[in-house]
Amino acid sequence: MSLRLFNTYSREIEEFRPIADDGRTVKMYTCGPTVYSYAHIGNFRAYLFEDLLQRHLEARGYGVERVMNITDVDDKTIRGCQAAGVPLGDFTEPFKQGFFEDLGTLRIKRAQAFPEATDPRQIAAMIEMIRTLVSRGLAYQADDNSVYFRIKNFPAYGHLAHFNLDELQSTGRVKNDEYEKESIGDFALWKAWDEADGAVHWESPWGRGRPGWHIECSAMATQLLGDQLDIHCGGVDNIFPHHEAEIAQTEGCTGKQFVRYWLHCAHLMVDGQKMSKSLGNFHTLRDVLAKGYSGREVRYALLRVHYRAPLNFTFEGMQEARQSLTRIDDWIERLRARSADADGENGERSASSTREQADNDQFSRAFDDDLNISAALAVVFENIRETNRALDDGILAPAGARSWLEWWEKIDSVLAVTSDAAGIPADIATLVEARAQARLAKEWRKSDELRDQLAALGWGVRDSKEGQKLTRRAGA
RNA sequence: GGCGGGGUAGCCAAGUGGUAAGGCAGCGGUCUGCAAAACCGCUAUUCGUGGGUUCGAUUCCCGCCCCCGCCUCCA
Repeated sequence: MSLRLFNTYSREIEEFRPIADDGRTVKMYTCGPTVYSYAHIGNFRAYLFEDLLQRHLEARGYGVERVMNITDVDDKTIRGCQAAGVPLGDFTEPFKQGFFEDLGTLRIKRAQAFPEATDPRQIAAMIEMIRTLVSRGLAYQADDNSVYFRIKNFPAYGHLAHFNLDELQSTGRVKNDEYEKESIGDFALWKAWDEADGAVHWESPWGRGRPGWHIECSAMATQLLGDQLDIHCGGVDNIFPHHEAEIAQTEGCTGKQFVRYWLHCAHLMVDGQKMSKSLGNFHTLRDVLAKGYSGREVRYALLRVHYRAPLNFTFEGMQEARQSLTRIDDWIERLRARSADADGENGERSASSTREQADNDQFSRAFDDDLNISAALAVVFENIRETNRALDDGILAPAGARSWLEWWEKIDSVLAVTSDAAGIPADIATLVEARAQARLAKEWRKSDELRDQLAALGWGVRDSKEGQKLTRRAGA
């Protein structure tokens, strides 16, 4: 079965076919962060969705070439650096670092390239594109010296968002004080310098200024991936105007279809509203970590809802994610223990161990269906229950356990949620040893107190025939 | 007003023209010194709402209601 994805452009589920001759290389561009502060987990929901997409494509044998831009110059970064009284680059640097740290925490695969808008080569590429657009009558310099895209000369403008440009209403979100523009819908390609920009400016054929927001993605994408991309992703709020503008700019220059599949993820909500910096209802990843949750728990919590459905963020949801992961952790632990058993190699035969291949297909097929994460997770949990049953019944051979662990490895190459918890800390081990002694002496009261103590420290302990088993219950 | 997304058990959430996956929480049982974990059983005669098509609709069609987003630099 083939991979099918919902294309915003057509508003339909389409079969995915990359443009490359080899049929295996996928060129993917993903809109990255504006580094004027730490990204919030709503931003990361988009990056996690893209990560899931990349990982599934790779699991399906595609080679993904991905680029993610870093917007390090815009109104907000300029305002921020001036408020801080430091050069633009000094202001954005910590947020760039923080962004990469957060990607690591959430186990998001790195793109091949993270081009920055202020990179001189990228600025040069943007200027070159603008020059081409001006020469073709698709852009003009207005009386305010800024250069604007002339949307009336690009009839396809509005097709991605399915907007009829005559019916647009201003929401007042952006000030419409640009009377110099020929048409209200024309957007800036190059913004002429003014005092508010301070030391932030570059030279161009139209005078000093800085690039508009949209042009950076067009320039970077074509510079690094070529004129035509397979996939371009972002949040739904990027559909208009950002991605619409990218199409106009890029196709205005190349004359070729810019992107084959446009994928957009729905918003992360808080209290029934979109999480956003301007509403002040956001959590950064750092905020959530500070409450004791781990990166993989956040990863799971943000992945477990389909990318095109709104996801309401709550700490109850975080708790649910933690519990679900604990179920997976315990299952893996049991499989590892069983796979290491020397006995039972012969004679025992598990029905479930032979279903590995089919189940793997079920999981992948769910993902093929426009990344149906819920159906995929259902496959995981159904298999967990079946394997646990076999373990309880003592009919899962060590070889069967190993084959299930191999199955999980494949699954986890996409989900990336396996615990990487290190060993047991010394202070915990001391308590466990003390409890073992108490239990030998049948001092149940003392044993129970130590169990409570361990629980308070985030370690679940349970007693089995082989002795105490420890599970980290929080974090990790 | 235009264009989209969503409304399925206490919560999260799949799904199909034939009578509702999975997770979390809860209850009962097996196991246990007691627990925990695991397993077994129970927990939506019902899928926002009113019509229509149909032998049969949560699923198809029409109308309506509610929530959320975008409508010119928000992922």
